[in-house]
Amino acid sequence: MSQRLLPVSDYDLGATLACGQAFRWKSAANGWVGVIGNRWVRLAEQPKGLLATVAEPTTDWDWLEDYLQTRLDFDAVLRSFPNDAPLRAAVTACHGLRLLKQEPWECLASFICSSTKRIVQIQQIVENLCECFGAPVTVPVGHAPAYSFPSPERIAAAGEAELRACKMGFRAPNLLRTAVLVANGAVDLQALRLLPVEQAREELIQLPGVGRKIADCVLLFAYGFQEAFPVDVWVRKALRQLYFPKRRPSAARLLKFSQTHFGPYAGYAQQYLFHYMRTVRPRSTERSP
DNA sequence: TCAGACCCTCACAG
DNA sequence: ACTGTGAGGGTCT
Repeated sequence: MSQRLLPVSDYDLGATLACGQAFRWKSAANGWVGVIGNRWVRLAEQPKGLLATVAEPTTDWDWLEDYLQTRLDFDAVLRSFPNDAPLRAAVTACHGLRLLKQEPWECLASFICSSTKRIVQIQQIVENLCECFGAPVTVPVGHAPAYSFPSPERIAAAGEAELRACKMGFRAPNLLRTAVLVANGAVDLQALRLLPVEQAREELIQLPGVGRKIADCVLLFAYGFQEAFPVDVWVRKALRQLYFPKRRPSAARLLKFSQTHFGPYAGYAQQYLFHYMRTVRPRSTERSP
């Protein structure tokens, strides 16, 4: 085992790991336990930062600081937000919520499984996938077995029925076909990093089961395109209720607004509005006429 | 723009 | 306890 304190402030670990951007973290007695790549990881909030524990000895922590984005100038993100009442309220209520930087394939595959699913159900599907097709990773003595997220090659080699057995329903053929395209090199997920955001989005939308919303999730949560702004049912509600309470803007109008109003870190703003809507104001989401 | 289909699970009524 | 019902971080036609 190895331990390391990653110095950081204003980092709400629970909100960040459980808000629906990543699906592999579980709350445990002394922190949060998950798998990043092929490493078992436990994270805990401490006064001076995040205490990380990994199963195998290591001196390299760059991969974890990259995943957690602990070196990000968080104040600069908050300062970049437009000074409007809804966003101020969301930031106050969800202070310390952060965005992770995940591995593209895992993020893409997870969000293909996300359509019209609740977060807990997505977590269940991803867990099933990892247990069925992932590789065992080293865990500390006494801990439950853990598995890596399965490679595109491994999923491409599975049958649709095997994937459906992971409870993903009609998403199975989409995940299977996308895994084939990634595994055989028809799509190069690493190369997307180098493209402008619009082109990277076009590439992702070509994949079966990937529309605008899921593409934007991957652009934001995996590739770090901070301007990507996924619009789902929750964010649509937030925008309509908080910014257009007396009008009925079209989807196109909302998309335009989301791209122009929130600035260079629009994706961060999106996550604050999403989390605010789901946690702080759940009752006010009831049937908007 | 606008349905409707698509799998399956869970929360919630009754 | 049971069954019925609706909807869930969408996508595709």
